[in-house]
Formats: sequence, structure tokens, C-alpha cells
Amino acid sequence: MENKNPITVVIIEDDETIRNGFTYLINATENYKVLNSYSNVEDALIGLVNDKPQVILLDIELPGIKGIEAIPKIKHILPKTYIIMLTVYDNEDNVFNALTKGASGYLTKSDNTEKIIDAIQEVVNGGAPMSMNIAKIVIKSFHKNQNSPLTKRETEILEQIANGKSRSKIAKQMFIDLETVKSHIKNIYIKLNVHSREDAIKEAKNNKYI
Amino acid sequence: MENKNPITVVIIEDDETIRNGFTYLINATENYKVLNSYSNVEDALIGLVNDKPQVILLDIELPGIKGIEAIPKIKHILPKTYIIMLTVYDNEDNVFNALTKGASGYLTKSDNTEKIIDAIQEVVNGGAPMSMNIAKIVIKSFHKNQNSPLTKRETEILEQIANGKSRSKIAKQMFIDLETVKSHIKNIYIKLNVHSREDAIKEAKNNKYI
DNA sequence: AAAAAAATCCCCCGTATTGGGTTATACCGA
DNA sequence: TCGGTATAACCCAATACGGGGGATTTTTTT
Repeated sequence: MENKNPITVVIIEDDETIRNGFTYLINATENYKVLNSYSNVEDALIGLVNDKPQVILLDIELPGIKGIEAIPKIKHILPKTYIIMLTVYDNEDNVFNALTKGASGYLTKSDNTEKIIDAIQEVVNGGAPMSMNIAKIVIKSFHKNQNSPLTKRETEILEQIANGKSRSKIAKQMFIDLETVKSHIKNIYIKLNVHSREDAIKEAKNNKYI
Repeated sequence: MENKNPITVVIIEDDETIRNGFTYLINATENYKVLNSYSNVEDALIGLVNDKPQVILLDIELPGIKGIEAIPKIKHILPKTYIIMLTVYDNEDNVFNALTKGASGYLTKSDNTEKIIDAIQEVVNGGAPMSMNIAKIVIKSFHKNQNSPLTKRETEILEQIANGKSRSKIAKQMFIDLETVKSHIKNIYIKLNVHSREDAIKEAKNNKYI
């Protein structure tokens, strides 16, 4: 029996019913063990030092320290632990905040509860489990607007500007004259109805032109 | 029988064995129909105008026009069609290029072939099917480096710089003096060992400090 | 082949920004 | 208490910036 080395899990979730439900579900699965569960981050940060789980299921909507703020704190004491976010809302900002801070997976509670087990297995295998709606949000964030008013060349130049390059550096790098770059930038500003690099970048990012 | 309105699919894939295999597999599934299959993009672009499929399975490694270059061309004539990329290699650049150009899903051929059917269903439902390894690449691209040499304040300022803001705008916005911003930038440059905004942004992005 | 769009280059102007040098103070967490 | 952090000051020369006028050539579309 491989029960000697189960995958260890800690649950941080304020709703007692859900917490106990997940605990029961996971413990009932062979090769998985819930070491501990907490109803808030404050307690968890103390207990986790001893628990040292491989995977943490972390609710986003928590009293006190929110789940997202907890991620860096957890990563600080347990850098190798995988964190899977649990939430009822698939708020876009939350998704990206959690991911940039180091969450490895993101599930909405509307998912079939058995998916939790699959997700735990998946992060341990180095994967990145996501609910269907979360995957959609993530993928959509990559999609560029196909209806940009900017031409190819203008888009190229605006991308360079967004990378912090000066007009003269852009000119050298693109093998065109500084005056040409200036012309393009003027046209970009007119098309985007802005008067500065800053606003051009903001406008372009908002509309996913770059 | 709901066979009257099957999910319509077109396959673009140069390997005849795979092409025929997928065609057979999909046609054998109730409620799915392969309208056509092509061995190259050139032919596909002509035929697609009539086919008008809901979903296209698109190989990345194709002779002539590559799969990635095909995406915008396909989107141009069929903006509403979902595109699922198929590939043997999970090359990072390819993944992000395909996604920014508008691919909705990304599967590696090492996946269980039955997953294809699930993926087709998933994009039609507005989802974003990904292989486990692809999901991992995507999620990892969001993760920030936790070992940044920059302080919180320095990181904040560098982010503003990356947004194209001038020192004076940063100062106003952060309610600190212009001289303070200058000091922070000087320190950022020293820590990152650079001498310009451009290089600071590049270095910070390379190391995922911002 | 003609018209339209995109890309290229030129000159002018005044103001603001940039990178770099040096020093200093208040605060705060280990 | 000590180093790191955030704050601020003063100096300087070089350049980058936004905006105003054009003009020409290449490419694309019709």
C-alpha cells in the first residue's frame, strides 16, 4: 500500500461546512491526508510551520487577512508548497492577483467536489489546475484586439515605447530615421486621441492594441 | 436525436494519419461532424469560406504558412470560429504567440485523443481547453519572482516607469517629492546594474520583478 | 491604372525630462 | 542599536519630448 507517503493537504476556509466536507472527502481518498484545517489565515500561519503540507487549499473570501494577501506570507514560510485557490466568485482581478503572487491553481467552488482531488494530484505533478471559467479568463487576457486602429508599424513602435525605449533608440533599432519614428508617434497620438507616451500606453493596453 | 445540429469541425494538419484519425474519431462521435480537413493553410483558407465551421483544429507545425501565422488569417474570414491549436512541442513562445493571436485552446498531441472531443465541447461552451503542461506554462508566466532585490517602493516606482510615466507624474501620483522619486530610480538602477529606463524595464521583466 | 493608405523623411520651436554626483534625515524592524 | 528603507535637497549637462508645418516614396486596395 502506498499509504505510507500520502499527499499532505491543509485547508484554510472559514465556512465550517465546506471545511469539514473537504476534509472528509480528501481523507476518505486513499493516498491523501488532511494534516490540519483552519478557519482563518492568522491561525494557519502559526500552524503551517509544523504542518508543512505539500498542498494548501486556500479560500479567497476570508475574515481578517484575505486569501490573496495570505499567499506571499505562506510562500515566505513554505516556499515549496503548492497553493490552490478556492472561490465562489471568478473575479478577474482576484484571479490575476492570486496568480502573480504565486498560486498554482484556481478552482471555483461550483466545481464538482471530486475535481478537488484531481486538482491536488495535478499540482503535485507540476500542473496548474483551473476551472473552466478561470481558464477562459486567463486565456482571454492574452487575446489581442484584432480591430486596432493602429497600423502594423505603429503597433510595433508603440510596443517599443511601452518597453521604455526613446525615439532615437527605436529609430536605430528599426533602421529608420528618427523623423520617421516621430511621424509614427504623432499619428499614434492622433489615432488614440492622446498627448503623451503614458496615455498612449494606457489607452493601448486598455484596448489590448498591444 | 440532436444530430440535426452537430458541432461542426475543420481539421488543418499535414500528417495524413493524424488527420484521418481525428476525422474518424470525431465523426464517430454523436453530435460532432468534420466538414472538411486540409493538409495546409493555403487550401484551408479557400475552403473555410464555405465550410464555416464552429471549431478548427489547427496544427502548429505545417508546411508553407505556419499554424500561428494562419490564426489571424482565419480570424479575419471567420471571426467567430474557435481555434484549438495542436502541437507535439510545448514551446513557450508558440503558446503565447498563438494565444495573443486569438487561439482559444491549446493541446499537445501527447494528450489522450479522446480529450480532443472534450476540448471541442469546451470551446463551444466558451471555455479554454489546455493540456496540463500548457496550463502550467501559462500560469507560470504570471508568477512574480519573490526574490526581487527591489524594495516595495522601488518596485512600485519601476512599475510606473514601465507604464511610461515621467518622474514628475510619479511624484505627484505617489504624493512624494520629485527628488525622492529620483533617489528611488537611482537605487533601482544601481541594484539592477543598468543606466536607463529601458534597461531597467527589460531587466525587471526578464527576472519577473514586475 | 488610379486612388487610398502606409511608411518614410525633413525643418522648426520651446519646455521638460533624464541620468548622474553627493549628502542628509527620520523611521523601523531585527 | 544598526542596517535597510523611504524621504528630500542641490548641482549639472545632454537629450528627449510634444507639436507645428510639410514632402516623398512605397504598398495596398479598388
